[in-house]
Amino acid sequence: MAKTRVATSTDVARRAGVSRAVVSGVLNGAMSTMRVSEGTRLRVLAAAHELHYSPNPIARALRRQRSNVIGFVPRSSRRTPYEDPVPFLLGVHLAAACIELDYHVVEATAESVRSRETDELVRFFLDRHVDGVVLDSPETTAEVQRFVDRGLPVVQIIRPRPEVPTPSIVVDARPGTVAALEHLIDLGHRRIAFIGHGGPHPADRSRLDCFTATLARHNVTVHDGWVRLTSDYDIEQGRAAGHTLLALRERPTSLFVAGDNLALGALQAFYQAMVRVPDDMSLVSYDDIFAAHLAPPLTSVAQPLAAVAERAIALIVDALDRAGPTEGAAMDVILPTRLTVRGSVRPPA
Amino acid sequence: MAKTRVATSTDVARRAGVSRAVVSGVLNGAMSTMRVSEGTRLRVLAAAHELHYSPNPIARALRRQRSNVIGFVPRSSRRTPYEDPVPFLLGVHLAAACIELDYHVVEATAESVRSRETDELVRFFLDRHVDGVVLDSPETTAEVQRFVDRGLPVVQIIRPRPEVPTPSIVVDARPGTVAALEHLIDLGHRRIAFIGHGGPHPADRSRLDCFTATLARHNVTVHDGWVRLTSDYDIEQGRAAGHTLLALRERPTSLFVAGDNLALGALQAFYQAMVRVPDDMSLVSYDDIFAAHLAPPLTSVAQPLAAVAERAIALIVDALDRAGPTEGAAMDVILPTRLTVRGSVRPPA
DNA sequence: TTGTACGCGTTATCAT
DNA sequence: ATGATAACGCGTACAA
Repeated sequence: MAKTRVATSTDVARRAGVSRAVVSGVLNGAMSTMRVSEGTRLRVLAAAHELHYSPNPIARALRRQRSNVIGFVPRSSRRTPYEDPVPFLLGVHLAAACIELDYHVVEATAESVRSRETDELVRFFLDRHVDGVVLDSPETTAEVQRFVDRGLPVVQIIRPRPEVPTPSIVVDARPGTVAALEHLIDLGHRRIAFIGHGGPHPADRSRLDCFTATLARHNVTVHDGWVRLTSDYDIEQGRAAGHTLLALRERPTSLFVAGDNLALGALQAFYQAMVRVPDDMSLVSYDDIFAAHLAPPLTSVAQPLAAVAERAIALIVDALDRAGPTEGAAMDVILPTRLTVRGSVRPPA
Repeated sequence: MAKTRVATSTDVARRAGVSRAVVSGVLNGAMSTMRVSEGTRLRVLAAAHELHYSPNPIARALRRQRSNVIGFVPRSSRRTPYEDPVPFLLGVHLAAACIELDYHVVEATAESVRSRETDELVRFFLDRHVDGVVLDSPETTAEVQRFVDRGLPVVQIIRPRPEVPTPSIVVDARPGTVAALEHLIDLGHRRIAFIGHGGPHPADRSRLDCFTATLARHNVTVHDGWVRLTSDYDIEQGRAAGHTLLALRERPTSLFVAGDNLALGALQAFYQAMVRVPDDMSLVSYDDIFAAHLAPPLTSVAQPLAAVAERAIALIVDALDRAGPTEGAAMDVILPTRLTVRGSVRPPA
């Protein structure tokens, strides 16, 4: 079967009896400076419609020097939805946000880029002629700077490096976390434990701070050993922390876990120890990515990852359309978390 | 910050003191018919290296009439990794397989394409100038035919329509499923139930057939009501089936569930009913996508989705490189499932 | 409104 | 045997 040729602007021009320039002008409407009479405008539109004409995005990209591709550097290059759900979901939502605007995402994954060294990343994206980049929790300030120096619109998300003035989009853990803890307190819990990341970045730190502050505000004492800090959001450490909590002489009646992965680990520990959720232990997780897809479904604090992705893409596309890079305009967007109540919480026995 | 210009073939040519044509010839090596002396070859290579030159993929795509983009029509357009894990994961693996070959995937999702009507899909991909398409379990023969008629390389995966002669890649449920059932039987189970999709397509049907055949071969009787058929792979129906099984007078001691989603639903039903897995009920799932990420981690039959994706991409890229469409060469690839043993099975009480 | 140059890599043709 | 020249793919933008 011969490859079917699709219509080009030449075809449309011929059919409408005008030049290709007019076709371009008409189809780009207000974007173009070209003035066209109403009559020919309609003829061109009709011809384009009849031929199912759509401008070749590749030719357009070449001419406009705009690939309509946006680069994404996830925080982790492990590409599995279940090991590392947050960066993974961000990638998914970025792709969804892009496609609506006729953009694409190219992601720096372990398979695609040789190493995560800054030089390699910059090269990788430059070679692909990306129009801008989204950096998820960049590891170093230098990395961000290198992209900015290249003149690319850059948006940092989740854990920005504020030293480099780029727009950033972050999540405010507090609203959802406060709601979660007050939910527990309202139901009568006074023995509330915490499992979370012990790192210094505000994105991680604020979950713990919020826990401490909210309990203090309600005069709830946190016993020794009820705060378990991990070095990462992974299942193993969640499981270990869960076992540790069960082994305590003073056992809590409820638990806030600062990540779905950690919560899954804790849940596995409880299951193995025959500690039922919520009968023997109430449990609230943070992320709400797969919290609903566990047995039992977990009450969880949802991060607005889809909104983060949309805003990130919108910022870059705006910068592109204004032809002004994102630097300087260090606009910071802060999006709130929200509590979703499911069946993993009940009053203490 | 001014946008940094990346080197073009003109820059390399100037630096090496040759024409752009030679640059192209040298960099495409064996691909090109051009003969170049060793000396200039090295000069060009050196110049390209010094300038960090990489051919502009957009210009190349325009000239070669190859976008390096492959279209993907997932079986379901619900784009969430936890509601519809199989089509979702296929998309992820396709993207991974593509990026290694410097291809991209564009996926027909609910957000990207107006409707799933065949006309819309074809238009969508034609407008994006895809080089080929991967169809996951196409709904109609006509849909496949339309793509073939357009002269695009087409590969069908998972549930192909054999009426249209395209290469296809399918999964053989049997090896893993037989292993799973014999695993149960070896441990002493004789009361084995089944939850699965009741549809007529071999991909679904074979899981049930394999269940029936394997039990028969081992002289294990299947009681009335122990085979629960659903109309889809979703959590709700899994949960309902789980509850139904528990309500039976003759309760099974073990259960094979033909999809992770269904298994999750069943697990939730068991959890709610205080039926412990594996203590009171052994459970094996099919898919092994998030089976390990449950409490308890489930023994599961893994589908080789990554391999399916790789083969699909490889078939299309091969067809492209040979400039021969995929039609006619109705090669069928069959990839085996494999059992992964975890902690959800134990001998009957 | 139209003609024309341009963006950049590739390839067929031509010159040495 | 080597390498240069020119045309091409397709849409866009500016001068005419």
